Amino acid sequence: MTKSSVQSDETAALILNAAERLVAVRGFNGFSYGDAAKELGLTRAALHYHFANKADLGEALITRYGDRFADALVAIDARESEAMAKLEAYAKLYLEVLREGRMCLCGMLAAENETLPPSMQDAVSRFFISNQSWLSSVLARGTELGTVELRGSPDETAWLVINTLEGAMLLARSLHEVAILQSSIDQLMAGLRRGTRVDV
Amino acid sequence: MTKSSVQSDETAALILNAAERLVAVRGFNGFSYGDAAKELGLTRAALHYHFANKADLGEALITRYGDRFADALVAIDARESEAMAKLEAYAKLYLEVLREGRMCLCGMLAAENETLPPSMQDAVSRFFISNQSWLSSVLARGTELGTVELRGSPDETAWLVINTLEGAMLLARSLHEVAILQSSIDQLMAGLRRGTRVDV
DNA sequence: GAGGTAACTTACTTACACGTAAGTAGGAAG
DNA sequence: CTTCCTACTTACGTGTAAGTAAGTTACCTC
Repeated sequence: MTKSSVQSDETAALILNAAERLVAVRGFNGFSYGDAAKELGLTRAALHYHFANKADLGEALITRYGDRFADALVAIDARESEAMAKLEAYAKLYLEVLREGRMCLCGMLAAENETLPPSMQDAVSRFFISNQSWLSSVLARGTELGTVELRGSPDETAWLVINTLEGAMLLARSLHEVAILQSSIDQLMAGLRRGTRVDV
Repeated sequence: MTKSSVQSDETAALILNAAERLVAVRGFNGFSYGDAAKELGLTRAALHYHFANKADLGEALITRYGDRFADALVAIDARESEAMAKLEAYAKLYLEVLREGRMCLCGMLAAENETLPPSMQDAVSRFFISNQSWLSSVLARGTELGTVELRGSPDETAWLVINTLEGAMLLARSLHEVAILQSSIDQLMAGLRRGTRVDV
């Protein structure tokens, strides 16, 4: 149980790696067990051994992705104390994913939402709500401290941030222009940073 | 040739209607000739008669969608003279699509970009570039006339507008919250409207 | 009324893709 | 030494999707 379960976890992790990349690039409906198996030099049946069906695999994918994202947010909180620095770091996560030629896994799944098994739909929702919640806190705190200036509530602005980043990623990727994301980040940040504007 | 070609065009239009809705809701990879045929009470072969293959159908879909969008922009130009009014009207187009439970056809296709036939990828690119070009003109003109105030160039801001609307649509749809799009539109417009802020 | 053509249907092929059942190698455990 | 478990593979079964070929019907034209 000790060593073999480690091996199992390792293979499972390799499967998740391949599947995550494939789904982020081609979408959940545009990827198959066969694609991932081929990449790993395994059979489709081996994938079914680790993830009984596509819905299970999809759920595991979102869970792991969400956990990694949550870890990244914790790391940002530990590293940066100022709200705008946190937001910049948050935006940088998106830039890094785009530079790998990928879409945000959950952004991709959001597009395919209607065709996903309910368990995956729920997991995608949870991912976005968790991100929005973190952003909202950062924005509220930044407002209190006067480094951030909002046009709506922290909740609404948090959604605006996610929407802008996801949309910019979507367009930047399909037009092969990383600058489309970069420039939207710059404008978004300029719109939030206190001192770059004064409300009348 | 006269009547029969009209009938043909009518059936072709019905096919495009059904396919457009299906693709906007389920994605290009999540829809099939069978789905559309079933809805229309036809056979799959009948669809192949009008659109030889899926790539042809997809291209026709984007072309018609792009033409309709272009017409809407012309109508906006005819109806509204002020830049902010044009932008509000532009945003309203997105709201209307979302209220039908659909994603923007090209936003959906942008997500699936990597799996699309090249002819469709090109058509999607053209759609966005055409939109961006119109927005950029509106923003430039609004800036000249002083009703709009930008944080970047008209070109960059035009991309920001599209990115925000597409992303907000994506998230609003997957979370079943139209307010997510509405609130992002409000904040986006407030950020562009002169008089709601003064740059320092 | 004969022939042609537009707009289909029927019936088929080919190709995947999901999922499963059954078997097997190799190591751990008693 | 044998028994059992993990981590696979091989081999199916079933469903579905794209695409095509050949036939059918109704209308239109000469």
